[in-house]
Amino acid sequence: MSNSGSTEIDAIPRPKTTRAEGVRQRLADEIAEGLLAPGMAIDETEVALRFGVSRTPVREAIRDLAAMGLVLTRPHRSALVTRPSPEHLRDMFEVMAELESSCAAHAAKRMTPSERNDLVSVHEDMASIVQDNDTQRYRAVNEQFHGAIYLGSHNEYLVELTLATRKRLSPFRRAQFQSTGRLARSYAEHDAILTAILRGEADAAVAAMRNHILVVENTYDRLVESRHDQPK
Amino acid sequence: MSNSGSTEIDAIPRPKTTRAEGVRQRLADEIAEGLLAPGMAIDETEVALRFGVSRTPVREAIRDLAAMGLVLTRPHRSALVTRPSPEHLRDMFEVMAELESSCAAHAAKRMTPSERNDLVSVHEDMASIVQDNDTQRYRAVNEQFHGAIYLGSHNEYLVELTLATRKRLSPFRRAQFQSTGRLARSYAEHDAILTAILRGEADAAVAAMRNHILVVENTYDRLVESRHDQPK
DNA sequence: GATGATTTGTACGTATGTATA
DNA sequence: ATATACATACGTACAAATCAT
Repeated sequence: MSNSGSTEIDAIPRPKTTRAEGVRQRLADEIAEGLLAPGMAIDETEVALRFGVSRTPVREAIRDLAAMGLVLTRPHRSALVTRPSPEHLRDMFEVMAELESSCAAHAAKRMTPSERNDLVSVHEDMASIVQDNDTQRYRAVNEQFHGAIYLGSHNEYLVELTLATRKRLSPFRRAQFQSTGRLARSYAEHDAILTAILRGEADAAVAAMRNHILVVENTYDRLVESRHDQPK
Repeated sequence: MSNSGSTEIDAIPRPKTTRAEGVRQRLADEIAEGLLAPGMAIDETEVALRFGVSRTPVREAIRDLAAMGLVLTRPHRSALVTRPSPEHLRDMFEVMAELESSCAAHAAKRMTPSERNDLVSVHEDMASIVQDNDTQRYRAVNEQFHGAIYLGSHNEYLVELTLATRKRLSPFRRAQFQSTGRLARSYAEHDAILTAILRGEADAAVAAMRNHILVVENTYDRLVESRHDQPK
């Protein structure tokens, strides 16, 4: 417990003390939910008026978002919501697959019995949700399932990178469960991951997770292709 | 025709350096070089005076550093140069090994002939530097060697994460080449990595790179232990 | 291509919260 | 415990750069 007050374990809600933090949260949400779509310019003054604060906290929030990769800033130009090229998006999914696989591998070796039980519970909860075809709830519990595996890796920094990448990809995974039958298949893939982790088989966990993530990418690709991309 | 007046070929559009950016660079350097040591508080006013700017760009720079993980900020408290716990440092090295290994694996499969030649050149340059035992130059060319492998992965996002992690660890790798004979051993390890990449053997490249990075961590550990850590 | 309008970048003053006597 | 000192958070004014006409 020698926590000499340096590295924090707070990936969990903080008291929204400062305005800049509040603005950052709201803007991040708007980006993740697609309200602020990729390519859009963010006007500092407009946001400041909209949120009832001055430009100062808005500027600080935008700077944070830029560091997270959610927006792109260039000197004296408005920040733009990041719109990765198809190649960059492919790169990000490739890395996401490796990060999540790494989490799964470590989890297979390091998860405590209690953590394993929790993971099983979450997975079992998903069964009925799949039956009901409740996309909303599935999305939420899916986050829990993956999050439990992240934590099971027992590597804080790996969790940090994985969550950051997940957030950055969120605008491009939003539609993933729209595909018919995707819920059931996702659940089956989770089952394979869970089994490998419970057996402590790191290699199998890696293979199952990699497959799971890359399927998500393919699902996204198909959705995008069917959309007749809007011009830049 | 009219190429904006300049006869120069526009290599890289030099981003007009804003003050906040300049301050960020300087502070990041001071942290990487240990001038601002882990645990130290950063006083906005002091930095502003020292760099001859107002507090505004300093605040923005500090916020960037916080997002990079180089400093820790809490509302209404001074930013502190990050001092990771030993566990967190271990986590970061573990992830660093995986990121660099991943770069090496992809590089083994994807590097172009020209990129392979460049990597060989860099490696050959290092030979004489090892002979001279020139730690300073070795450090610089070592960066080039690793950087060439990052780029060889042909995955921009992976490069981004790897560089970010490298920067974050830099305060804790500064002393790595102080250990006697470390240069020669580092060079030998590079040789194993290079051979694997040139042969296109991804698995061997992973193994060689992982070993190389974890050796760096161990070297650091020994140095720290021998230092009778100074109090907080 | 020049000029005015708009938006970002910086300085500085004040408010607010934290630490300390 | 209250008050005081001090550093950060925020708002506002102005300068500088970009863009639009």
